[in-house]
Amino acid sequence: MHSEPVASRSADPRDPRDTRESRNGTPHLDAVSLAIIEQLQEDGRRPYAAIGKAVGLSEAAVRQRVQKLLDQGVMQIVAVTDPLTVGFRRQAMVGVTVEGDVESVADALSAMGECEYVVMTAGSFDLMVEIVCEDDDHLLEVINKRIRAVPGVRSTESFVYLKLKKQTYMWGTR
Amino acid sequence: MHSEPVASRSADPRDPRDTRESRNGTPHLDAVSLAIIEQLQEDGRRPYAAIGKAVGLSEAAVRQRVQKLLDQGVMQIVAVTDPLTVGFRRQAMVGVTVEGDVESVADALSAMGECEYVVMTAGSFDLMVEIVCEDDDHLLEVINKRIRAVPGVRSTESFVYLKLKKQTYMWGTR
DNA sequence: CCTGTCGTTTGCGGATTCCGTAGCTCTGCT
DNA sequence: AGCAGAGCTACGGAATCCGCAAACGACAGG
Repeated sequence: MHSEPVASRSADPRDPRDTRESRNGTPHLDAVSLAIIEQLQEDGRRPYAAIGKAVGLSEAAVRQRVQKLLDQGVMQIVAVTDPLTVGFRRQAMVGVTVEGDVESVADALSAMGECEYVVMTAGSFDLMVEIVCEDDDHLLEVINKRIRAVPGVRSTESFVYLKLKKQTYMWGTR
Repeated sequence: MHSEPVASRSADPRDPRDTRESRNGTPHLDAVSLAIIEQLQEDGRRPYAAIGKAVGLSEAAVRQRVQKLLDQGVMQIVAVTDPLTVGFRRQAMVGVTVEGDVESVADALSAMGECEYVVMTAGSFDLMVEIVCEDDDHLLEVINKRIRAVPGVRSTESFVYLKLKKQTYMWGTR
């Protein structure tokens, strides 16, 4: 029987007719996959069988879909922590204005471990960057020495975190 | 053959028996729990036995510590998604200036489902809020109708997301 | 020095879950 | 029709999860 090494599920950037993809290349999600994601947003370790019972699918089908969602990068199952309890006492959001190529600056900032979150924006800042540091000295060094040293960075404005009020991961759950 | 005395208790960088809690009430984490968290940040579904082998603990001990970390709220194991692929096409960071009590405004914003992230800051904004919406109309409604309607909100400035460059959850991993 | 307590770890056995595979259905294409 | 690919179900063996009893170390008091 057709014993070609099909290299099956790993490299599958765009399946031929996997429904329509939106034109930026993001795969389309049906209602069942969305329901699976919701289950895993409540508990990332929930057994496949329990998920299957909740969404009306067999255990193996859930397992295949979850694996595919992970491979495609649609979701990831991870532990998230409160930075304070893990020893990072200083956080800040930094708005950056850029002269020249914004994306290359964004790449440079993304390469820094302290930059937890990097996004290109429209408005009076070209980039917004979230910084997670151990203490004030660390924060000062990152902002004044490292970020401002990146070629193309024209100016920065910092917003030091005083209190984190809300932080959720429930995108599909509304 | 179990001949991997990896990280036994001899190499403790700090005081070994720290059951004390730091003054703000957050439980203190020793090196082993931190290592467990790192394992689960790489893969939230990694088996307890594999984690135990990596951190030098038995499967049951890892299971117990993970359960305790979850119960204490130090970490949670969840699926995180790319909002774009889940149908939320417009995101923005909104800086808010407040007159009067900042915290009550923060509470009001936190109650909105579209506000994914709310933090009190020092700087030219009193609050930074991340908004996740389905489309432009939705975003407009949230910012102009709902946020600005909150008593105490003096002004807002919006930074619409153009491209998300980096988003990690690797706080313990540095 | 001895003893009891408390928190943590270990070592098991049984129930549950994970994982690969084979067979089936449905759809799209030639 | 015939073929090929994707997705689902069923099922069995291996691995994992889970609860529990026992062991260990640190510590306070007698």
